[in-house]
Amino acid sequence: MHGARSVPTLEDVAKLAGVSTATVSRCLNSPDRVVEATRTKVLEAVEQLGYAPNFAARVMAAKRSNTIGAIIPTMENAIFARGLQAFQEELYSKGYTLIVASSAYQPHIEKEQIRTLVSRGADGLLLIGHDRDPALYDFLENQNVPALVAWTFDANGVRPSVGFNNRKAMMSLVDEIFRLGHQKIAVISGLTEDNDRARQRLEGIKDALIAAGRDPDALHVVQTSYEIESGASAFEEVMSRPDRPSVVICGNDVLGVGALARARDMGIDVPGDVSITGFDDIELAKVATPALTTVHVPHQEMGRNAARALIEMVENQITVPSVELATALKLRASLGPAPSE
Amino acid sequence: MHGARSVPTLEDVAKLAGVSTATVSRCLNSPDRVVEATRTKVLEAVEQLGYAPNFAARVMAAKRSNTIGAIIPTMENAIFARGLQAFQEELYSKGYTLIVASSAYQPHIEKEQIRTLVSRGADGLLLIGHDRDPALYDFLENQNVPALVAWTFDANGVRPSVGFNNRKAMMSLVDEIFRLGHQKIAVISGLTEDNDRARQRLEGIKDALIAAGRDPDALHVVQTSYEIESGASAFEEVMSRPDRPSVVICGNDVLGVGALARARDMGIDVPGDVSITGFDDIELAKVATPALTTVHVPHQEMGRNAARALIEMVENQITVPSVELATALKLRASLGPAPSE
DNA sequence: GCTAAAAATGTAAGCGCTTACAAAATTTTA
DNA sequence: TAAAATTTTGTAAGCGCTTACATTTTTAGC
Repeated sequence: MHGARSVPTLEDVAKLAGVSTATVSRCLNSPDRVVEATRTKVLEAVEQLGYAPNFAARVMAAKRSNTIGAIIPTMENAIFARGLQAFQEELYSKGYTLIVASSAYQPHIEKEQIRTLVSRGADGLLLIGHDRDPALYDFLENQNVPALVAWTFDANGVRPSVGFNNRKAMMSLVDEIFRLGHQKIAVISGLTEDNDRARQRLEGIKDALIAAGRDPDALHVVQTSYEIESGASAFEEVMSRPDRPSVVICGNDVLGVGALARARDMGIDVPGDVSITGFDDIELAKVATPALTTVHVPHQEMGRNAARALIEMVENQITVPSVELATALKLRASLGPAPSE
Repeated sequence: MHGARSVPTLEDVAKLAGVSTATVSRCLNSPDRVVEATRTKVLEAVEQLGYAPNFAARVMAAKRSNTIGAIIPTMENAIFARGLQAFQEELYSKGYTLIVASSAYQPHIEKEQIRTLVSRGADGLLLIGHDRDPALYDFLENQNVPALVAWTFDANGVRPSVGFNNRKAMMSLVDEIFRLGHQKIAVISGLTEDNDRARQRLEGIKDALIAAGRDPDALHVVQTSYEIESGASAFEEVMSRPDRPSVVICGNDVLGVGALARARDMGIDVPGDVSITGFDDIELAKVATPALTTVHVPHQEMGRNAARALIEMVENQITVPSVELATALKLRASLGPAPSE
């Protein structure tokens, strides 16, 4: 049962310590502006009352929250986990708190989350990818909340970005696939609508096809949501066609792992019968059987960089230059030479 | 560059719409207490100014935030993802917002997070497991913030809980393992300090040993953090001992998958040479090779139940009875009969 | 059409904190 | 040791919103 006991406030502390509220506030926020004896007295009162500052009141009075918001497309799998972890650690070390929201890959939910985080006084926002209603950028402008885009790099984006070139990265993976003699390629892509990363990865594959003098339109592409189960069904679909591919390129590791699992269930040997690749290099890729060939994304570096850039934007009210990070191929067992027929 | 344009407030909207701030507030919070014509006028003004309410101000004036906080031990893997997703969906449908924080399995971080969420005006808190400094419960009491415990069930806990009996669940898994003829058991447990779930699972194994008339102290236990990599090393350690077990019981699926991966790398056949089991039944368990035998935890049901119970506590300032949910064995390929020697 | 009841709107007092400015206490300087 | 400079503390004005209460407008009843 919860009593009707009222929650201690700054004023209660001040009264108990025999000082003014201003002094208590200073003890808590800039301790060195207060003499030792007073500080001790105040902190004792704080302890005794079990006082905890009211964040809402503080935000309102100080007009800043030291809080950064991040809206990621999903928390269901680990795609964003590592990058976000690094982001949060860097923020923390600089005195900021991170609030994370998930949009479930839905633009209208993302919109709502952006408004929610701004309402809650986020000093700045981390967004994934550039694709969204321009009105949202106007809103942020209007509310004076700087935003930074991550998980992609675009020197000409509406907002500065910290990320990598999805297109180029995927192209280099496909180059390697060609080198292994693969001719028949199928693609399991993420949904490209409202998702520039997925779109760019797909473009990267086409770039490689064109560069190799092949027809990019002949490519067999299945689009599906980023879930293990979706990757599995898509793989089954792709492999049920009369003309089986020798390699299935997946839009990310989650799809790739789903494909691997279904291959096992269907009795299809990887990479003997068909090769499978992913993208992201999350932990899952390494432990999959066989281990998944993928594109390594520098998640931690991206997270740390993004945090620094965003803090810079928040504190100095400026935009920062976009940062491009390098990706790297991770060749593992799931990709082998094309089977000779 | 961010202009010095000032952010629109309720008052700006009121002025533009030619009404009082009270009316604008009502339009936003209880629209039916305002006549249609006025509402339209006000909403137009809101739209025109790109107004977004200031959450801090609202919380301070209204003395409640419609926000629930959850502090989970980790976001790094998917252990809590599904349950939390269901929790958040149920909250959302009831008009609440969820804020999630992660404690990285560290009591002192959890303490800080609890204080942070309370400061931020969380109306209620979801905590994982009962194990924590009793002073924290006093603090919550003092701050008048109800808390609910999940992922475990204890009818006599300091706080009401919604969860399952970790001990009983593990015991039934071990019973099944005995049925398959296994004699030599090794355990890869999570760190039991400050983690009642891990401890109870370990107890469950001992219960089963005792019930089977065996010596519970002869059990070979390795404790390690809940990471895939830790599971892998622990497995290697366990299998390097002179007296190899015929089954390795892992404290959760993450450890189990790590063990599977290392078994593959070491050329150890599962379940031919050794069986491996997990706990939780996260997606990973199903896609692992071989698929991981585990204990299914009703994550979604738990999340939904917890949300309902917590809202009940928040809105009516009462405690609720604890709820015990059933678990179920998921027998998959990673567990086989004990190899005959 | 006039009054009473009901509905819509307005007025204004905080919510708990920070901070500019003022005042008091302490230290330094001459 | 007194005045000046510096440090510490206090005073009080908001921050943007909600809501109890007061007032005005509308509707209903006769």
